[in-house]
Amino acid sequence: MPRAGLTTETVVDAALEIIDSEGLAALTLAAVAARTGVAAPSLYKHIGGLADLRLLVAARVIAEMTDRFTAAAIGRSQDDAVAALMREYRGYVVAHPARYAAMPVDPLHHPALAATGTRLLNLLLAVLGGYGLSDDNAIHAVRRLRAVAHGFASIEAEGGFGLQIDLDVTYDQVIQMVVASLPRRADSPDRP
Amino acid sequence: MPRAGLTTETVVDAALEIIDSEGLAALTLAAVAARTGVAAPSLYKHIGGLADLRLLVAARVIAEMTDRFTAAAIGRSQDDAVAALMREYRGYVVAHPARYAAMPVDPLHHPALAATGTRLLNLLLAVLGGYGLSDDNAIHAVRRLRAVAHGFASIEAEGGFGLQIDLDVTYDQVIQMVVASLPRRADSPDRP
DNA sequence: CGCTGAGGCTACGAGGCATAGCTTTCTGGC
DNA sequence: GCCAGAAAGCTATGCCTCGTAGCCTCAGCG
Repeated sequence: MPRAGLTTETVVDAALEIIDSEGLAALTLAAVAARTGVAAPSLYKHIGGLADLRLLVAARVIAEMTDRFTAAAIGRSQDDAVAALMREYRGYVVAHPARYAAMPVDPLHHPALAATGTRLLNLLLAVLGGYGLSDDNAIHAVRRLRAVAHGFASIEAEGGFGLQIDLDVTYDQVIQMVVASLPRRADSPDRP
Repeated sequence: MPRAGLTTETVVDAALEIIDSEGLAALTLAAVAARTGVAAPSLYKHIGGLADLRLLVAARVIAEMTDRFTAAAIGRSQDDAVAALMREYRGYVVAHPARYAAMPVDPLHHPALAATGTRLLNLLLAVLGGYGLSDDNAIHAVRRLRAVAHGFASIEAEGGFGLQIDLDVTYDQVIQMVVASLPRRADSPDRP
């Protein structure tokens, strides 16, 4: 029996492939073992179990999202940055709906996800930093943004918007709704 | 062996009790059987299986929400009705977080949920009817409302808002955000 | 008083996670 | 170049889940 040469990383890779192609519910140790060409108990040499694997997957997803959002927001500020971030958020979820479903909504509660979750939170705070909000108001603004983006994206990812009316239009309105809830800066040069 | 006297309704009742007290993941046939004082296979006399039970639970939850929302919105119109509906939405989710999680986001796709799901959709459309929106714009407005209410509520229900800053304040802002995205009526008597 | 069917039951099989303990393979030091 | 030990596989096993098959018993009705 030659070694399969697994690592924790390759196991998580396989898990993501299964999630992408067959959905989150299809993520079982048996499926991962089959895909990696190994017997199921062998996976325990690389992961702590199914619950641990789910956390590892979630961490990857959060990191991936943070990276994409950072790239989208970089070089932009205020409304422009918020809109770009929200579009990228939806873009990720549309591209990888099942991965998004694998991300818990409370990453900061899991020690294994706290670090990467904090990175994402800090990104949101940085994007909203351009509005000069107080600490509390920045938190309220992050919450509004999260609620809207997560709500729309999760409903869309699970096929919850049934009717055949353009979702892009709705999402533009949703972005406008969030932007309008943020303060206008009196001294902003391009907003006379 | 005296009969336990189960019906489909009492089985669903037991399922809801389990969901409320132990969470959605604890809903197993074994748990329902234990609670109803019966062997697990006996449940198949009343339900079609676990998947069927989940649909029955979802139908109950949707109906319950629709009833509560109807009661909250009745006698109100426009911004007042929208705000009341959204508060009641959050109220339900805070009161029964695990039940809310049992509701699929795409009820219209399941034949067993289509009827009751349509009732809920029609309620939302009726509440927004007071704004005189075109058909398409009414759909966009329902989507905005759903995205915001579902997003906030689901994050809150799963403990996703970590920081100890008043959530009521955030939710008031969120309601204002939605209300502001709806058209103002020039002829509205109380909005000079 | 007996028949019938609904509503219970036990027994069992498939598939899931997880642990125990054995065997093989690779690697690093001599 | 070889050997020891750790790392990475394996099989076997146990328990829990859903679901099906087939039997039994009680209740109600003619």
